[in-house]
Amino acid sequence: MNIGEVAQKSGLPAKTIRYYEGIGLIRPLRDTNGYRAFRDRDLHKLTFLARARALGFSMNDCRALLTLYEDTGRASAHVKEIAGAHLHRIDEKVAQLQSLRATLAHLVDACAGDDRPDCPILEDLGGTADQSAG
Amino acid sequence: MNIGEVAQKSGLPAKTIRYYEGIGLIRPLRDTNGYRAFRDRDLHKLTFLARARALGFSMNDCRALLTLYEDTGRASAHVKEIAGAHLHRIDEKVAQLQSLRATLAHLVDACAGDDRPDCPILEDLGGTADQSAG
DNA sequence: CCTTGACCTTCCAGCCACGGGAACCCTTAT
DNA sequence: ATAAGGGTTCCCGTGGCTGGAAGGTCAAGG
Repeated sequence: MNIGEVAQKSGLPAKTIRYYEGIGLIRPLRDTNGYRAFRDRDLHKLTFLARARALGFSMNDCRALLTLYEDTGRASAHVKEIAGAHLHRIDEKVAQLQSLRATLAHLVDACAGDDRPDCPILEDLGGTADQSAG
Repeated sequence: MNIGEVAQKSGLPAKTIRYYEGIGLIRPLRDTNGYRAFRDRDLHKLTFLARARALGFSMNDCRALLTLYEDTGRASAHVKEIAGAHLHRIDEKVAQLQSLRATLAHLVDACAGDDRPDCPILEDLGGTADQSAG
């Protein structure tokens, strides 16, 4: 398989596949003409990576997961630890975003949104209502 | 005021303040010795930027908001539009993260997390249970 | 044989919003 | 004179790609 076919099947752009080879995640063979020659195994790994990335795992996590994926003697605890840590980070991110959202929603709600200059949003960002820029 | 004092008062690292000057968000004066000389106005703008960034606004949004902040003849509708769009993006991001979270939580929950190799997480990422790498 | 066009190759630059660190200058205190 | 603690510019690195230039390869058509 050439890179185009693998790109289509894995859903990853060819550029990304080359990048993944560059950072050592896959090692496709080479044809005599210099073209990359992907085996099924490479395609599986790329598909794996595409899904892991879609779940938001970092490249570091992906690398670790891929190693575990290929190690049939792995302990599932190791996998679960990585995924659990990622889950935790997602929870933190969601909490942070929701906190932001609450503040922002409050401000947006308080803003008239008309042609007058008075704006609680800018007042809040500026610190106090008095120092309205200079 | 020198950059250190402004950094402390605004809560922004000196590096970030120099960067903001570099991209044209502030224009501090210069002392004869080459040091940046910040006025109150600069400090207000930096504080404004720090809060806007803390609310997750992009630098583009910050630039626009800062312009509005300094334009005493602005229409609050313009501010509200920017903030509303940002709120919308946050909502989208939260929804996406929660969707990810649900998938991931399901997988983590299904994984025994012991010393055996069987792992629903890897099986899901790999596509099917049969092609357990090669 | 030549061309066209789609495919492939490598390499370099850029993205965002900074952070680290080098190499150097200015000020103040001793 | 020196040391500490400011400040300055400049360049590189981050993550995870993406775009583009410049060129090699292959299959089809005239």
